[in-house]
Amino acid sequence: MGTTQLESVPEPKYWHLKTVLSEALDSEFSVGEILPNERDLAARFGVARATLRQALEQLELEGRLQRRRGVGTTVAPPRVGVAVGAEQHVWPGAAGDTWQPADSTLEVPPASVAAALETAADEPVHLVRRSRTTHGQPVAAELLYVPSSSVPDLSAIDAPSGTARARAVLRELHRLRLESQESAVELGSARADDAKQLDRLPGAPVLVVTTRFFAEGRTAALSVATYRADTCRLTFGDSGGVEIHENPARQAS
Amino acid sequence: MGTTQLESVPEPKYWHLKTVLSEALDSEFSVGEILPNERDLAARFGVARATLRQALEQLELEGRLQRRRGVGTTVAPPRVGVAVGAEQHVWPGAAGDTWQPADSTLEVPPASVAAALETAADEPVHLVRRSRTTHGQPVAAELLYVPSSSVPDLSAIDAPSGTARARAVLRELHRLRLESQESAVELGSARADDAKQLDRLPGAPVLVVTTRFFAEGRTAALSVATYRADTCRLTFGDSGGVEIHENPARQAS
DNA sequence: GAGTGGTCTAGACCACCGC
DNA sequence: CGGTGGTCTAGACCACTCT
Repeated sequence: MGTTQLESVPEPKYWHLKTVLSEALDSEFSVGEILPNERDLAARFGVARATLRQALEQLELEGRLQRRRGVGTTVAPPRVGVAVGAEQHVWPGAAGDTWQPADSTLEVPPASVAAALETAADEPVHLVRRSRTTHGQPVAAELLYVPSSSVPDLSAIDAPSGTARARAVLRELHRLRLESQESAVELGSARADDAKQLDRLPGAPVLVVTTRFFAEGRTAALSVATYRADTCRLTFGDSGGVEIHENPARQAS
Repeated sequence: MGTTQLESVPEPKYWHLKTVLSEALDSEFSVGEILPNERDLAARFGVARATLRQALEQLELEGRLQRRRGVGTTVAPPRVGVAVGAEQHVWPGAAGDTWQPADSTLEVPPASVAAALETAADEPVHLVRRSRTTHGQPVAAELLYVPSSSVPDLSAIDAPSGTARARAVLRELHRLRLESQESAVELGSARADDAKQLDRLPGAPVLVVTTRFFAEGRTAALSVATYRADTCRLTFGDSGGVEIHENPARQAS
């Protein structure tokens, strides 16, 4: 009689909890609604708070929940689609793009960036900082590295930093003919400064989009953009506008 | 003398730990090397094991470490770049793609998929399962949904499932002229079945790539591909081959 | 069986927000 | 100030892999 049930895999509590909560979110809560606090929820499900938190963390990772210290846990709206790799290649800052230039300075880039730009490891390059917002919420922070060789006539601007300088660098960059671009997406965790810009805690999961811009047969600029992974769905291709409303990461098992 | 140090932000222990470990990985360890076990490491740094694990989790999320139950923690190789949105649009399964068809059945898709395909909610569609490997490691699992209307002449195949059926569906699909495609990338967590295919635990972070294939003025197929977020860097654009070797998510703050 | 990472507990204190 | 989520502890047991 020992063979009636194999039950080979006892599902972890937090996994089961996540499923239960997920279904409750679908049926009993609406977007923006606040959940009971963690201590109450843990008590209600008869688990330790740490276990409950493990389930909440997963749901937040999937974009179902939003948690804010001192405030509470709320039901998150569906992820917003942000166009990243438009079919038509365009320089950063060209008419119609959704980035806001913030600042620009001359910096010695990290070694990995210098390698991609094919500049010497200690050679300073222009660093343009930009941010991107959708529906009033910050969704991305970008570092755009532009070697001096890509903007040779920048000397007219002698401001060491500032928004005007950022615009000037972009304007000069546009004089080059953009031949192609290529992007890569990977998972990362927010650095302290990015986290502040994105209104998240350091270490929050982010999607890092690295884009190389090619002109005149070489890498003319390199962009490292950090998107909030919890709220964003990055769209590539012909049109970023068409939406698949339900979160595919939430499909039933 | 109280004002000498503001020290307004006491950095969390796990965050500091992560930084220390990260530097140690750069300077004192090489790829594939195994780290001391968690209990020893925790003792060495004078923290609880849970705190140490929080740091390790972040490093694993960033692709720096690989942990396997019963085995240990090893230094991960750099993320492998996998081409996802090639410039040239191609049907799934066309010559030269890197996917391995595994199976195909007729299934009623999730509501979100039915909506994207513009089929009735209860109408079964062809579901092709494929997997993708690089350097011998599984990196992605895909569900490809193909409505019957896209492959009207499939009746020659009457096998209810199997690899041969998967190939037949793809072959019929190729008779349509692919007009365009669009993709979206978002963060998700591995469902139980995907996790098994990807050799990870359920809930592991994954990059979900949803691609719509357009032909004859409508959505002719929908692909939902689940990539391991720890080991993959998804490349879009002209050439997936050019590499930026250092992980940009790891740049110093 | 020994050793690893994965799960779970029941507490404690801290940082932040809004009242 | 009270309430929230974020961090941290010191244990325990479980699931898995390797020998």
